[in-house]
Amino acid sequence: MESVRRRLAPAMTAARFTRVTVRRPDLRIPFPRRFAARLTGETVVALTRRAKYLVAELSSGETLLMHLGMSGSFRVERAGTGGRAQRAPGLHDHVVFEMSTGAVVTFNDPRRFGFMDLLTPRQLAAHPVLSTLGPEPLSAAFDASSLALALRGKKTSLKASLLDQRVVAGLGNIYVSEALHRAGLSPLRRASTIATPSGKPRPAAHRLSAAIKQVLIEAVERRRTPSYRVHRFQVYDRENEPCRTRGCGGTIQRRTHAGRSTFYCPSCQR
DNA sequence: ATTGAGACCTGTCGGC
DNA sequence: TGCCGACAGGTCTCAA
Repeated sequence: MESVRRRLAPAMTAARFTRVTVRRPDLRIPFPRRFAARLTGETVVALTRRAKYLVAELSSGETLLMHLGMSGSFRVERAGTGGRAQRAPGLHDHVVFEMSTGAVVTFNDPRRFGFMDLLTPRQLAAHPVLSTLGPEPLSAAFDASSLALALRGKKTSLKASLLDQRVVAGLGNIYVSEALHRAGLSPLRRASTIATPSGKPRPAAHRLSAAIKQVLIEAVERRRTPSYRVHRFQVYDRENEPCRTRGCGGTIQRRTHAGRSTFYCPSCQR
């Protein structure tokens, strides 16, 4: 999402919505009343991100909230000039933003797990999801101590806890698998075991918080270069392939856990 | 309160 | 080639 934000920011920041088209209203949650009308004419003061949400602060004081779900994406194009016809909308193009910069931003989402919402300041402050999100993993607020406190007493697995957005915001299935592998921790391990009973961080908490930060920094960095397309993860989608940990020699396993695939090396992740 | 399973929806891929 | 099931990077709800 951070990479998406960086790509959209030049097209949308300080730009006005000159036209907003909702082509398909039934995304995961219904659009709010008069969505297009409320947005049209507004200027984007800032385009930020919180967890996996894209957040556009508007000049009206309202906030445009966007989520890509599993299959959502944005396309940025230049508006047709000199009377050239606008590109025909593609399959699953659900929302089109025409911006005063001449950029046309199109939201495409085959599975329609994504959504957009328009929040008043009051709604934003009381948002049931946003207001309960955990710390941003790359912020100073997230470290071994805060992670240990959050996982103290948790009976569920490390895997499940790290996917819980209230523990740490913005981690998904892939990066949880990758971070646990880097930290040498089993996804099946009880979450509470990285903390002492009083919630102090054990060494595993230090390794895990550091691994999460490293994995995310590298992921965003990789998106800046063309090489990301051929990148192979260390464990994700590598079932039955050799573990890449130096001197490990294990084989990556895949398990389904609460309907989600978990990849890990039983030999170097304990 | 916490936890896990199922649901939401469409596309793709591998096996037959 | 065509059909069918399994699976997909995320939440949300429901029931135990």
